[in-house]
Amino acid sequence: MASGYPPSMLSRVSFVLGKLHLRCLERESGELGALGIDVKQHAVLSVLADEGPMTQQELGQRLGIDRTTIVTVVDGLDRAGLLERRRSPTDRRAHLLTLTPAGRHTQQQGQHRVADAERALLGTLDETERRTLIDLLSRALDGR
Amino acid sequence: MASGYPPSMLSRVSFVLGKLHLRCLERESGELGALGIDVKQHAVLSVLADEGPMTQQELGQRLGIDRTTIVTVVDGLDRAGLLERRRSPTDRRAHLLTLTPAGRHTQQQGQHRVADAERALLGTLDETERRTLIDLLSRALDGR
DNA sequence: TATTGTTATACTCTATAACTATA
DNA sequence: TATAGTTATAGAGTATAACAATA
Repeated sequence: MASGYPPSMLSRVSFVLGKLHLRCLERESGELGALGIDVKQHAVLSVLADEGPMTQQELGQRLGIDRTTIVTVVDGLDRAGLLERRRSPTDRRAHLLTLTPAGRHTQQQGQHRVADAERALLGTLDETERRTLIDLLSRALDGR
Repeated sequence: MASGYPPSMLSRVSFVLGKLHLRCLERESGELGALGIDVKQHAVLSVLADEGPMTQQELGQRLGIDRTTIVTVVDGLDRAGLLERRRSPTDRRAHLLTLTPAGRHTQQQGQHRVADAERALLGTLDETERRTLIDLLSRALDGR
């Protein structure tokens, strides 16, 4: 099970974060690919499921993604019928992204698959350690 | 200090790993940039400092980087006089990468700066939590 | 004038294929 | 035949600049 990485690299935060992130993406991509979406698209579905309809601009700010990048992600979800771009009644420039029933369903299926992927990724840790890790990571990112 | 990321995203391993990794790279790049090297180059210097001379092939395997990617990284270090490409006495195809005194010095300076960057990155955690986080991350990656 | 969504474009990072010199 | 290093190239991923519609 040993990875073969140099011991000194394993205490390097950027190195470990990068490698683990890569492995995580591979697993989640595999799981979500079976549903016809990628990791970023599932993140979009999840934010809309949690917070309701919002504009592409708002969505990009939430996820820390440029609005030009959002376009392509949303294009795919739109074509797949998982969300709709509705004109905002208060601002005709903006699209109010709204989940379809299919989008809500796919989001939930994806949620389970992502959870499986994460559990497998962190398989060498027990349940308590996994919770601790996620807690520390999110606090490091968010400042509580 | 709150990041503004959606709460549901903060429990998503791939999301948190990715964002934190990005932030880490930005900080470390800033610190190491003052020494004229980037994050990957400092990783190369560190492996050579820890394990002694090795070929580009071996280095790539250690770091999980393709040998074609190694070329550019080593080119920069070579031009900066931080390492030398010596012909292997046993295999004239291979380059034995060997640190120069300047390379060893830069590696050590970089080590301190990287440590500073990591401490700042994880500033919302206390010392015990930082150690726990790094331990859990490295064990998740390496399988102990 | 400023902003939303969009497109075209460029830049970074990384890997694949093909070459050379050795083995 | 196979391997180490190299080069050229192509593919992701993401950002910047400019445009149309609207505010």
